[in-house]
Amino acid sequence: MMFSTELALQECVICKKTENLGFNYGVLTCGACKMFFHRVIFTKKVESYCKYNQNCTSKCRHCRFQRCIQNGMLYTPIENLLNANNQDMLSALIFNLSCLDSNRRDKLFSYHLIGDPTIYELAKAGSLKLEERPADYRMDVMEWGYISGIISVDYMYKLPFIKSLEVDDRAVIFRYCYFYLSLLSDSLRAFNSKKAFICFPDGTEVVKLNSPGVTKYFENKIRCRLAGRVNELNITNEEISLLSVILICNPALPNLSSSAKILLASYQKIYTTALLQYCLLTYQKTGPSRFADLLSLFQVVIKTRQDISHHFVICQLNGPPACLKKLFWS
Amino acid sequence: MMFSTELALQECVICKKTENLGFNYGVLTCGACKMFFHRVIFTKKVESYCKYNQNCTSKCRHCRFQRCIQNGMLYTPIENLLNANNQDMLSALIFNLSCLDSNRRDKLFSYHLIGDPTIYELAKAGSLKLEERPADYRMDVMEWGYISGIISVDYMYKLPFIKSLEVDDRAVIFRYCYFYLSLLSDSLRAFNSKKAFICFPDGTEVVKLNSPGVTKYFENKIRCRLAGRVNELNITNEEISLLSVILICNPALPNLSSSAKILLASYQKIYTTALLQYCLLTYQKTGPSRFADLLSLFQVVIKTRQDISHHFVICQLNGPPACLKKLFWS
DNA sequence: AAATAAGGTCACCAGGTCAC
DNA sequence: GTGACCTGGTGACCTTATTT
Repeated sequence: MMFSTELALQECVICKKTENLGFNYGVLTCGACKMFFHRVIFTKKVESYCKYNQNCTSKCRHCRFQRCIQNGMLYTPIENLLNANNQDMLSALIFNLSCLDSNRRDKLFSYHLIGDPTIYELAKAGSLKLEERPADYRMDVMEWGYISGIISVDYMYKLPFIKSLEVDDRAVIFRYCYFYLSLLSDSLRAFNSKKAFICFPDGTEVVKLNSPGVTKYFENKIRCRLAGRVNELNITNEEISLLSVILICNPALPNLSSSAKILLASYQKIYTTALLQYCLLTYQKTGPSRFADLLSLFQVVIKTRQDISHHFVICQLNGPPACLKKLFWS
Repeated sequence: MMFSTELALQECVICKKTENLGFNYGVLTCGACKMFFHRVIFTKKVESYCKYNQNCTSKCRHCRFQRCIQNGMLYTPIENLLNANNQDMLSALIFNLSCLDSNRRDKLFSYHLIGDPTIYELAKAGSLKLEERPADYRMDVMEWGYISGIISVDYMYKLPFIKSLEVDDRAVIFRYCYFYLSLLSDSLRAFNSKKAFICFPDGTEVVKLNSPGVTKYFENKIRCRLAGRVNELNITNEEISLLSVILICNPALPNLSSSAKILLASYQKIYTTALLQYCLLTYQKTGPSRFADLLSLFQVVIKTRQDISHHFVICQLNGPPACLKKLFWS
């Protein structure tokens, strides 16, 4: 929009070429990179690693596709996903989302964002410039919480419709979603590593255990409620991917502008339809109930967040005050 | 570019056939010659001389391959050269480049270009029409300098990506590189003939010795600095081949268009990776430092060119004015 | 009507195969 | 060894749908 008059001065964010530009899949790219992205998500033929090993040229398909994901290219199916003919659209969408997730997973291990930004500052920035964590970076509960929150924000920025919102609307969404998204991703990690409780990648607990003033039972509820439910459900990566996007597309959030509400509602429709269709295809007759079970996970996530906040407040009252990043209270 | 619309009217530059044409390895050829070239550079099975001696038929593999090289067919590896599986790509590339070098060596002995073209005219020409030197052709420093410069330009024209550039960009590259390329090739010749100084093939010095106004020490520095370093390093033909191409792929040259910069940067990456991989394979543990040593040769080459220019200016001031070909000042 | 971003088509080139 | 033929990825160019 703001670009359209200056298109000639811009370049493809994937390959830096300046000819044949346009907004394709939400990102300013050349026609060649548009076709490349389309082909990859519809045929899924892309190497899962970089053959070039750090010394990559523009010809490497893996890295070219990583740049597409990193820059937020996202396929949005427009036709009715419930139509059986459109199954390849559904799988293209799911593949695309699962790439976002693996991008997110990679970053959680080794990236961070310097500083202590407020939510509004994050929303105003337009995108995040994450950096690699130094090798000796000391991680604790607070740092893990901060970094997973930041990476959830980075994740939301990968959705073109989030970028197209006004700053105020984006701030509302970020504030509401960052914690839930982190929890969803924590729960998938717990399931994949066959753990009955959620924790950070290095094993750090999500709350400080044995804190004064809280019962063991309460701490265990925080650690296990969500992981237990996810394990019961035998959740898939694809389901968590779709649930994450659906969570973000919540037009019912307070203080959203009416245009944002309309936009989010339309995307919510697309992604809930996609999840339903995924359930119908994967679970056949039990698809509808599966769909309901998955959506009910939101309640568990919300409850877990409440408990973690609660736990933190109790710790603050009973122990030495901790320094809290602005992300958590701005 | 200009060919694509008239492909039907064209012919294979190797064998003159008109069917099954395409731009293969940067040159308009038929499919058969494409396969022939590919086979030769990947298996290196080609006679080093022409069995038919001047009376060659189209069946001679040696002469067919010479036509491929002469017309600028060049293999460009796109996969990862650092991958051990792709070692045959590296050796194909190196073999291809060494053929360019030997083509260049042959021409230096017996070819020339009539006239006194400017750099821009050379860049605009699209290719050079070299001719055999008459048997009684008198060679002196100036003539040798001119001819090696011209042959360096001819060498650059053998690289398809140079041909694909705009005239202005090509002129920038020619102006910057022709002298350095000649010096690199002079230094290899010095090493191969076990000389401690650089000189032209017939023994002519690269600068007029005992010129008034310059010290013996300065003249000796010009003659020996580069040759000395190359002898110290025990340089190989392959290394000079790769260094020559890397020198040409310099996206940092002033006044290049942005598209030329992008193009050159991508080729620079390919060829520096190839050189690094060559060093790692050939020198094992000392490969990385060898790589650094080789790249540092550029500094010696640059210094030598400066000194030669300097020397020439001093001679001009102190002696009778020499007639200078436009190549050197256009 | 004009502009935009989807998707479709097809000629193109690198490389592989195989009968000759 | 040769070259016709095939394959897979590519990108210029075209059509279509939608918005303004």
